[in-house]
Amino acid sequence: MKSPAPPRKRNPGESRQRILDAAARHFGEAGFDGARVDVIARTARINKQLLYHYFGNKDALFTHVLERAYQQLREQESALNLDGLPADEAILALVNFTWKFYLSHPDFIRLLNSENQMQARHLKRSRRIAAINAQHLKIYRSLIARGQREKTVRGDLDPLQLSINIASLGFFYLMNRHTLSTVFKSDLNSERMQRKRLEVMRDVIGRWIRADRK
Amino acid sequence: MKSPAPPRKRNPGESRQRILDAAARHFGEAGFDGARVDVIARTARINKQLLYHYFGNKDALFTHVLERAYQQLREQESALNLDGLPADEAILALVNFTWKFYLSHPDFIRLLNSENQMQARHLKRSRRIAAINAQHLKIYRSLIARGQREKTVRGDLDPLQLSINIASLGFFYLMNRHTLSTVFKSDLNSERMQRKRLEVMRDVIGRWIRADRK
DNA sequence: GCGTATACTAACCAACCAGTTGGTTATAAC
DNA sequence: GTTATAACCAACTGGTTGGTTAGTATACGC
Repeated sequence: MKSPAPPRKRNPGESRQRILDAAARHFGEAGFDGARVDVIARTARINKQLLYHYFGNKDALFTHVLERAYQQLREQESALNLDGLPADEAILALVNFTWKFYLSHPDFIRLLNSENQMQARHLKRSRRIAAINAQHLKIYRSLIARGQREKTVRGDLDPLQLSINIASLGFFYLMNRHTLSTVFKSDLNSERMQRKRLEVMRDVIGRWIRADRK
Repeated sequence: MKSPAPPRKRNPGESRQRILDAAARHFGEAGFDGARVDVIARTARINKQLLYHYFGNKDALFTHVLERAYQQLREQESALNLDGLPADEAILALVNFTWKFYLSHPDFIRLLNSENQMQARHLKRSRRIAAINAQHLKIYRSLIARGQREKTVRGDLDPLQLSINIASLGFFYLMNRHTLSTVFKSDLNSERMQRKRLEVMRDVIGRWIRADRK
């Protein structure tokens, strides 16, 4: 005979946090449509209704998870101190940072992937997402400008395209490593291949941004 | 009062084809988990059981759709006649081809995306997928070798990394255009931005593969 | 013109799943 | 202590969904 669960100590902050953590993991693993609200509630060790109490519905929960993931990325990016580096090296440091962030937050790329499959229908309704990402392009823009003053970065770089290039070279590799490894019969996930990938990315970006020699 | 549907003329080839077409569209739109077998059957204007008759289950149908999509890509790629071009230009022609293929087959990238969210569980069981992709790296490898003989391509290029770079710069941009457009408040889908993206990709790859001047 | 493989269909089913109902109990403010 | 608020829960619901059952119709070989 199972005795009823003892009444739990109340801790609203922690319960909310546990729901968001469990949701990030499960949404990341299964995608929005594949994820089950019951699984999230069970993993978070709270009742399903508490989840609905805090977040309203599955879509709103997903939106929260996405916003929090972006926030973590942009906060860490903004905390980088790149002022001590020459601008061209600082841009390569952003390549490293982006790669490391993807590697250490596997849910992030999977969450974004699911959101894009749904044509960003959650982000489009988010009122916080613009503010969260406000600093990102400014960082890139000012590094490009400084690099031009320092004569190490070419004059016609578009910060948006630079940001997309850096993101895409790492994001695609990690997100698609399962199909790529299968199709080309090589384990892209190995330590060795991951190190090699970072070198290739630095090389590609480095050659692209460098000022042409006279 | 609805009269019963008149018995349909038999046409096994066409029915199969209609199921695959409808499945490619719907799986592409909704992803594997978001897609509904009933919707595919209705769109293909056949009975659901006919779909099960031909393909067994939802997973097997998805596998067929994926294999067919890869096959289309690789067949068109192999049909490209690049022998008339200098090797460095031929590689840039592959950049153009890949981009154009993604643009004209929007389901392809979405299908692959869904498959990667599921960690390639369908492709991993496919017995046809290796054969379908067999020529791809050979094309890249031989172009690199020829470029080295022609002294226009650097000596240390890895065909796998080159292929991944070309794929990622276009794939990521198109697959993530919804979140990117939202986050950075600019319409990446516009004709102008698409043209610009292709130019950037050609520039990035071009500078990366070029032999260093003495 | 008969037998059989296969193209094709309608109706059904059990499991699943997002969200709800209808509460109880801890906490804090007064 | 009384009361308001919010944390927390078990059990339920109704629509959905992948897959099945039990068959009829057609084409084709012989």
